[in-house]
Amino acid sequence: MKLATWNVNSLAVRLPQLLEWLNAHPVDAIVLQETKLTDDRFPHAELLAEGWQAQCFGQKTYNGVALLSREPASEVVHNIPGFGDDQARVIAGTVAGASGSIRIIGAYFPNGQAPDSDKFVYKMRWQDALHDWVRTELAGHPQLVLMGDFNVAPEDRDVYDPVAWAGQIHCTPEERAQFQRLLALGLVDAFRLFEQPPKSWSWWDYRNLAFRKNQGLRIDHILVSQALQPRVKSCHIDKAPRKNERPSDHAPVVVEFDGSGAA
DNA sequence: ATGACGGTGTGGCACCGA
Repeated sequence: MKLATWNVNSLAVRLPQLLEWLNAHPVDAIVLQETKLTDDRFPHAELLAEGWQAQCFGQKTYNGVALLSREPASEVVHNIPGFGDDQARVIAGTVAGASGSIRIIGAYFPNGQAPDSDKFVYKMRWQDALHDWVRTELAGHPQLVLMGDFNVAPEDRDVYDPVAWAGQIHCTPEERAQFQRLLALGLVDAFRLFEQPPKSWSWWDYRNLAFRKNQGLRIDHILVSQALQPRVKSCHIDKAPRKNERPSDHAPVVVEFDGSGAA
């Protein structure tokens, strides 16, 4: 079983690249962020033609998330229950796998803009609500994956210039503490279960030739529950799509589970 | 370096992302 997450920065623009990538990298499900599409404009037909069931939760211009899967998802949830939010940032669903079903939560965490901004306050409130909801989800779904664009670089080794970024958005102690609180629920950062190339990033600024200079951040993550951890076989960032013409500024992250375990 | 690039909406640009 393979899962992936990708901030596509406009699905309308990136649909051909997404389909191309999915063709070359067969996954069982993928969560998308920043689709920037209202649900009436979501490309269900194009995806279905390639065999993808899609659950979408979008809005105009900003945000928007989706869950694509080979098998239809069940128990679909939009945003964090009980947390009033006019921004479309979360989609969850249960997808059947070879070793039992997996609860998938796809999330587009708020950017936060700057540590002294109202948007940062919202980011903290949003993460508080996510934390509490994920705890209840874990209770009902021990096999759970929380993945998406977290907009947090958890450690200095996830930042190309930790000195310049110290205390800046994505690197504040508050955001990193929130990330640790999620791990404390019994989740593990799948990427760090394995030896990885140094300077592994999932996002590079469009400006400044950042990709060419490999100046980036690792802010897209896949967290897996304790019940799934023994079955994690690999996790990697595929930076190849960042080399495309007109790429997303984010690269997909992929996790593979050992599917040969007891069903 | 109040910069840069790219997407959106709808506009002659502003706003947002990270």
